[in-house]
Amino acid sequence: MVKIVDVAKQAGVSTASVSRVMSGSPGVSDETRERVNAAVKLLGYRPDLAARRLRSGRTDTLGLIVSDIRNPFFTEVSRAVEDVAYQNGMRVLLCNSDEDPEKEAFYLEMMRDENVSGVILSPTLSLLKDLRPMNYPFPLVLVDRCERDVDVDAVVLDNFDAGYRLTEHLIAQGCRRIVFLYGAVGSTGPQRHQGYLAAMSAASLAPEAEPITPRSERAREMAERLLQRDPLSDALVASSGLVLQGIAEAIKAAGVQVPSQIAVAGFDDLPWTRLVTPDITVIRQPTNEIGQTALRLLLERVASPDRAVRSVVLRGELVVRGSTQRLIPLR
Amino acid sequence: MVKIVDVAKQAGVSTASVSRVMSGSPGVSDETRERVNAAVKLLGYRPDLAARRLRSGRTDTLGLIVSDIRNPFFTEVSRAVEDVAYQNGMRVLLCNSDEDPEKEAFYLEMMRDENVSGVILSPTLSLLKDLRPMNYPFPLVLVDRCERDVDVDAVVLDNFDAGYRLTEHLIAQGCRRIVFLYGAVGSTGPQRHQGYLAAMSAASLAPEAEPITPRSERAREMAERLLQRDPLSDALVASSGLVLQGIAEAIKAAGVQVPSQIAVAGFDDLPWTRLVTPDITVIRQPTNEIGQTALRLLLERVASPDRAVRSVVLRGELVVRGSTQRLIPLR
DNA sequence: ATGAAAGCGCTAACAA
DNA sequence: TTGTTAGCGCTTTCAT
Repeated sequence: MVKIVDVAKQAGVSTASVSRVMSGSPGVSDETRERVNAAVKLLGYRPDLAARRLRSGRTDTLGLIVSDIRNPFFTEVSRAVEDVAYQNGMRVLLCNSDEDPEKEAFYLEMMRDENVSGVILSPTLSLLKDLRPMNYPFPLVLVDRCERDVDVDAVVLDNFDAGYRLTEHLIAQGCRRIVFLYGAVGSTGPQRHQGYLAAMSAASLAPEAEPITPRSERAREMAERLLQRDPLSDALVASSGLVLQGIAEAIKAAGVQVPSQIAVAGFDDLPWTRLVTPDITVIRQPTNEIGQTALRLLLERVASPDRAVRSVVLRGELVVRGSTQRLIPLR
Repeated sequence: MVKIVDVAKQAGVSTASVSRVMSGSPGVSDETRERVNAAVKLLGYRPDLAARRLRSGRTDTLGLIVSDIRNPFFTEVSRAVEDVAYQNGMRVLLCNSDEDPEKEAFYLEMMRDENVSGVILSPTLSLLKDLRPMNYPFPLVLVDRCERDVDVDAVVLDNFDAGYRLTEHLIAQGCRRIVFLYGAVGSTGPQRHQGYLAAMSAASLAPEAEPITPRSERAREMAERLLQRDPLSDALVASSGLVLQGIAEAIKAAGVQVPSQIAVAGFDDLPWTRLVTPDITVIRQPTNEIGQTALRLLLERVASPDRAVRSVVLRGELVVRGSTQRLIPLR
């Protein structure tokens, strides 16, 4: 293995100069730089990262902890994070907490051991409840989930607004009895629920919401029960892609017609929402922007640790499709 | 920061003993072990990974390079890999090559720099063509894509068999003019195509296959063209989930009835294949097993570098659904 | 602008 | 079984 002394010898300079060239530090003459670069190329030298990390205390590695990478929302976000990270010469350690506070704690501990430069985290509700950023030896950026009073960098969707506008749209389509199925674990479901409540209240309609464990199976069971009612509600609204999937399964199994018998809408513009018939109205989240912004916040925090806490709130996009087209609006 | 000498002092033993206890090495008396553990707990000692890695040459880190984590197949596989990896005290660096040989080369180089214990790789076809495992300073395990003559550990689907059985099923349903749309980039599409050809040949049917760039947009365009034919073919078969998605989009846009006017089948048991009407017949890949097996192969290779090369071939499962139910078989 | 040299915190070879 | 100690390869301070 070729090491820094070999390069120094070959170039006829000291190891210090080689180190300076390799890390792009200033204070090197052009001539020295060229000699070093030539030697590096000639010998095929690559710095030993472990040694560099031990000595410098920097790792250029960051952690990304999400509940489950199989959730399409997190798939997209993590892809965005990784792209930007590698472009900036950083590595990413990806972890799945499965909404389990113990796993989450384990991974956060691991991040400490790894001495990462920072962590992008989608916290469990349990952790979010009393998150103390100062308890961690690295900068933290929250994604997707955040409470107003937590003093930490974050990038989230305007969940209240999204829930409000989705509900408002259904009301404009003539729906009155709108049932909101929302994941009660996490902070996004309840926040979207609040938006729903506000929109219903603004239209003087009676809200009817069903909190569930945010898994498609539970959503399906709940939706099946709701679809047995007589008369049917006017609309079913899901607080997430997973819940929406459960609703879609139940509707297919029950053979209920959409939107003539019941309207359907939800969150997350997943490919399948365009493939089913009718296609489904959703709030699209700017997943790419969320991931990129989170990483940018983190890098900025690393650069200036004492900067004011910043939280970025992004707006969802209402994508109107067939599942909410009521041709004859009720009154 | 508390380090190993602090623990040694506190426990009244040498740093060597502490090191042995921390890494679970043998040759430590129970009493010493207990004293050390007590000191560790008391002081909250955590070994410095950078130092350990520099000194030991081990990183307990592995690389996972796939084309795109957003491809649901790779999402599942990588989740499986990560779970097993963390259970075994290893970290995972995930990279997306986007089927770009340059990116792939960049990440492989990065893996060398990171001194990873091994890499799980879904290679671009370009790399697969002349892959020399001995060119890499770490063990390599291929997933999803492999050619018979490459001398490297691998875990793949029996693609020929899967293509054969899917085609066979369609023939049994009375289909005669079966068009196979396959991704010509990579090795899986062509292998599945071979299975298709064999099944058609065995039934004395004329094959008709369309190689395309494996993106849903291209598949959609091709399918749209095929759906304008008069008379329509009997069936459209996709060589992957992405291609199948394009076909589904085209069919929806064209308003063609499935399966009465044309049958449809493909690969990858994605959630949406069950949500559309009719639900779609597919070959399900054992994604979990693929990921777990790949990691196991890698760990075994790390343990015994000179073991014989092993390639694990897993069988796909034919999941018959509505899109291939021809009630009145043709003759 | 350059070089000499002191470690970063740990592991493992060796000695006891 | 336990301890002593020499580095792993690099960065960075301090002199020059």
